[in-house]
Amino acid sequence: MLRLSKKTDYALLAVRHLAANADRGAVSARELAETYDIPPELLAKVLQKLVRGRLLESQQGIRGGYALARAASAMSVADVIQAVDGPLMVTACSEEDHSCDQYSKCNIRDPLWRIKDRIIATLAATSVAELAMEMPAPLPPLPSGVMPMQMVKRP
Amino acid sequence: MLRLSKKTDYALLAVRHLAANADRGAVSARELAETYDIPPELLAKVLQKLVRGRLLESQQGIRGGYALARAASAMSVADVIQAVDGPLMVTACSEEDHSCDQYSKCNIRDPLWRIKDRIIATLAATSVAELAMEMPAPLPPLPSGVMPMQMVKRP
DNA sequence: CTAAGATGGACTAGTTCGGTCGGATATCCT
DNA sequence: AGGATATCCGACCGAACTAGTCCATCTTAG
Ligand code: SF4
Ligand code: SF4
Repeated sequence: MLRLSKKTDYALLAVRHLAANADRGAVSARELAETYDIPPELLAKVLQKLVRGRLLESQQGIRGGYALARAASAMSVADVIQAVDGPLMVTACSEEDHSCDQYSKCNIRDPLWRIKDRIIATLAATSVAELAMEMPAPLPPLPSGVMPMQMVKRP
Repeated sequence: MLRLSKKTDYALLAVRHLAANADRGAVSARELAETYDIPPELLAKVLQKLVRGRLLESQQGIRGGYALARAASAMSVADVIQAVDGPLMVTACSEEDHSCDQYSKCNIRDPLWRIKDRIIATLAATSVAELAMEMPAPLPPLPSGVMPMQMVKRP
C-alpha cells in the first residue's frame, strides 16, 4: 500500500518537536514519548537510529536528551525516512540487487526507477523546518490577506 | 520501506505486455505467467483484481484471456497500483480513519497528506503507454508483418 | 555513589505478503 | 451434446516483516 512505517511517523513527530523547541536544550526520550503517547522503548530505538544517521545528537547522563544535529531547514523528510527505514526503494530490485526472478525479462524497471527518483525528490523537497512551521494555530501576528492553506514553497 | 508490492510489479508487467501487444487478441493468464516466470495462480489473482478495477476485460472459454479495457494512454500506473493494492496512503491515518493513537496530538498530518497527493500525482503522470514504448531499442530493422520482440510461442 | 538517561541486543505477538489449492462457471471445438 | 480450455472466487498456509517489550550495560550531572 506504499505506506511508510509507524517508526517513521514517530521519527517525524519527534524531529518536528525538536525543531519547534530548538531553543530549549536537549529533550529526553521519555518526555518525548509522554508528549505524544508513544511507547518509550520504541521511541528510544527510533531516536538512536536517527543519531546513527547523523540527524540528531545525543547527550548522555542525567540531564541528557536529544537535539537536532543540524538546522531544521537543512534536514528533509527523505533524510528522516532513510535514517529510520533504510534506503527507500519502490521496487524490490536496485542497481546493486538483481535478485528478482523477473530481472532478466523485466522491462518496467527503468521507468519505475525514474518514478522512484521523482518520489525521492518530492520527499527531499520538504524540510523539517516546514513541518515545524505548520500548525501555527495560536499565532496572533497574522497579517491580513494571508492564505494559510496550500503554501508550497521551494527553498 | 515505501516499497510497492510484488503483486503490483506483476500487474504492471502484465499490463505493459498487453499494451505492447494490443493488436493480438486476448492473452491467457498462463501465457503471461510463463513469459515472465510468475506463479500462474498468483498472476491470475492479480489479473482478476485488475478486471474488478475496470482496467482489464476478461474473455472466458477456450480462446479466452485478458485485454486492456481502455487505451493504454488513458491508464496510469497509479490506476494499476490502486486496483491491486487498494487506495494508496503514506500515513496510517486518512480523512476517514482516525484510529491512530497520536491523531489528536499529531501535527505532521497535513504536510504528510500533501506529500501523499504529490506522490499520487507523480504516479498518475506516467501512463501505461509510456511504459510500453520503452525498450523499443532494437526495433528499426523490422520488415512489415513481423511480430516485434517477445513473441513467445509455446510448442 | 547514585539517579536519570542513553545504548544495544534479544525476544515475542500480530499482521501482512507471496504463494497454493480446490472447485465453480463460461466458452469454443468436434 | 460433451469434453477441453480458460477465467473466476474463496479459503488456506508458511515465511517475512512490523510494532512493541524486556533487560543488561554504559555515561554523566549532582
Ligand atoms: S519485476 Fe522488474 S522492476 Fe520489479 S523488482 Fe523485478 S526486476 Fe525490479
Ligand atoms: S502519527 Fe499523525 S500522520 Fe501518522 S498516522 Fe498518526 S495521525 Fe496520521
